[in-house]
Amino acid sequence: MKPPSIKDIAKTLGTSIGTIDRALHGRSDINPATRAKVLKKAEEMGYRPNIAARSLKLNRRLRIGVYFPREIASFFNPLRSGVRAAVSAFGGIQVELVLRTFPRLGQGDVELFAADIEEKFDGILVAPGNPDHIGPTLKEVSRRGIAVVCVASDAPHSERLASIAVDAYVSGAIAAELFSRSIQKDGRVATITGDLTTLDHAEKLRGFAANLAVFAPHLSLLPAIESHEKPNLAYRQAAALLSHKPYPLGIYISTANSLPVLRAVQEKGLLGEVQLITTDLFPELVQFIESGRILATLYQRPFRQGRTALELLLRYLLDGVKPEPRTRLAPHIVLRSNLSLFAAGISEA
Amino acid sequence: MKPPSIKDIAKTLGTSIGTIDRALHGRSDINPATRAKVLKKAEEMGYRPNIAARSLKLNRRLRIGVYFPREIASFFNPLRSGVRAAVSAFGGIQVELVLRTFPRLGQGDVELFAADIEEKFDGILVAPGNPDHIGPTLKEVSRRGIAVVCVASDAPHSERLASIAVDAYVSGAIAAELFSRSIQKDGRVATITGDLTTLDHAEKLRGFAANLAVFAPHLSLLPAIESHEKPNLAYRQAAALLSHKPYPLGIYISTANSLPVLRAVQEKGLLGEVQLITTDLFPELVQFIESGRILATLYQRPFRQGRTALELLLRYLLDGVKPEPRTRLAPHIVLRSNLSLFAAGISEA
DNA sequence: TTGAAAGCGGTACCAA
DNA sequence: TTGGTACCGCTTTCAA
Repeated sequence: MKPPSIKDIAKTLGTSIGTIDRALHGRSDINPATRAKVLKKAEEMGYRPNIAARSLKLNRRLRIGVYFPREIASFFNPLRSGVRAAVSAFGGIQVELVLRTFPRLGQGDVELFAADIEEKFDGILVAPGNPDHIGPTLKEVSRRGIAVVCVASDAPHSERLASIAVDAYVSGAIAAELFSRSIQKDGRVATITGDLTTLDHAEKLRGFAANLAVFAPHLSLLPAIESHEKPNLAYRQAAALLSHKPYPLGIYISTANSLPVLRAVQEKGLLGEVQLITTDLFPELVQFIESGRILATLYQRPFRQGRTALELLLRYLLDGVKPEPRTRLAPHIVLRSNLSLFAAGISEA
Repeated sequence: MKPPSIKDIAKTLGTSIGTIDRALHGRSDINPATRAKVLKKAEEMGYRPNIAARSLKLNRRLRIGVYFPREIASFFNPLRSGVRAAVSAFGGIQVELVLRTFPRLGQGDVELFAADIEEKFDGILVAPGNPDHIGPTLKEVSRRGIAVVCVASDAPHSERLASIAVDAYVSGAIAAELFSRSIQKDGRVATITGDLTTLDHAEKLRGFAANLAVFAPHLSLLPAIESHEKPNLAYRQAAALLSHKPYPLGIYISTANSLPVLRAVQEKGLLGEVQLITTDLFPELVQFIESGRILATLYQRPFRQGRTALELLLRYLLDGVKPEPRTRLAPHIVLRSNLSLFAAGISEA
């Protein structure tokens, strides 16, 4: 059976489709009695609007600005792929993505927004670094009526519509719980992060520290090391950390920028000695996990983050559905035993 | 700028839209020269077909049969929710879901298909039990031209279009790796499953056994126990398992039907003594994980399984995109530290 | 307050 | 082999 259209309702009521439309959309200039009658009949006939017809008629198109850093590519490239995937899965509407790239998280982002001040976007996705720096800009953008969605980290108090990220606090907590199970000896553990002004990084540290105290009272925590996402700096800091005994028993690297640290550990001959938990997944990491020299990596699912972020944004722009202010994804805990399920997907990114 | 339509192409070429349509779709009755000219111009103008217009005109509707068991409800209800979510996210097309329910996995399914033999479905989703029993039926359905997608388990050699499930082998492997980290003493571990004729259950056991041998040579594996998804049977078997020493040091429960086993462990006063790894997540399990009496649960993400399965099926039916024959999702490893991210979602199911 | 009709961008059919 | 046109269901405008 064919589902009923407004025409069918109009016919059975002996009225015109214009009236049906006015009733269904609560427009003005309609007799309340007619309105009620129409609504009742529509309900009765089980009327569902035809989305295809509506979007054909309205024929809206959306311009979305996407502001992500270039580095770290193994994370932000699949994030972009996820955004594109969401666009093509979204049938019926014309979405124009305008991709903007700045050097690294929290660096050059404000300037890029300043240059784009005249752009007429319907919404933007942004990976925010230091909320204190980019917050005012995002607030300004929001005030212009552009919907802002934060991805990968958050900028609260910036009037952004929503934020999508892995739950950073829980990520840190997982690292602590895994260490508590895998390190039996008393000793110290270290953490290397990107930048503590980035909310995501600060939260990971908070979760790690708090849960280490609970789950592993035998482990004490060294002061956090900030690599500022610079490979050379990360390498030197890690080398310094490992240059005098007692070595830390474990290192939690809470940014995807882990290779320089791994190199330092390797050069000191401590692979397998020091328990390592890393963040995210990229081809170079695979062999370390396969061979058991990395205990686990916390995969932040960049593809899904991008996809979810754009889905929320589009649903808001098209249907007016307000998203949850904070969507917190669960990181995947990637071990040796389940690595194969993730390793296949990461090259496509 | 407005994206070009076939009308625009027709205008610039001084031809009619009928010709454009013939060229773009490689239909017969068109001069190859005209065809080439049109394709070139379309490419040049950056033509993209308007999905909304197409689906309005074609106005197809699809009937999808959904064959899932009633038990275990904590798994199959969210699976159904995921299917429904995929339908409503799919704009533009009328999808009619016909939900069919049989008592439990592998029980009453064949009969239900037999009763529905005259149904005109475009595609079906099915949770297959024993492939030997349901396989021929699915083959018959496929031969009738109905696209069959298996969910939660698989029925190979049944000519089904695709299957979506958690990677069962890897699930077992994860359980083995977690035991290898958490059980230091030498001893025996047990596994309780549903039904080894169900491929998913057999694969979990295979992954568990194979990886236990590799990761934890100090642990030997007791013969697998099949509960056939019957709570009372599961309880009695678990009680018997725990009634004489030495107790197993760990039990891997590879079906969602874990509560009877937990009750048996509790009554023997062995909670906290015996390491437990369960499958899936439901409200009653939360307190056990929170308190550390369950080491981990392997969450099979039923909602996403349902959603993904229907998405693949619709994309095939509408756009002819052949899905991967096997989609293997990664189970989420739910520990105490990340439980909060999952516990929130499971009541909605 | 209501009715009538145009038109969004395709597809499909009939006529030329 | 090509052109012309009706129509899918909805929104919107203009007329009554």
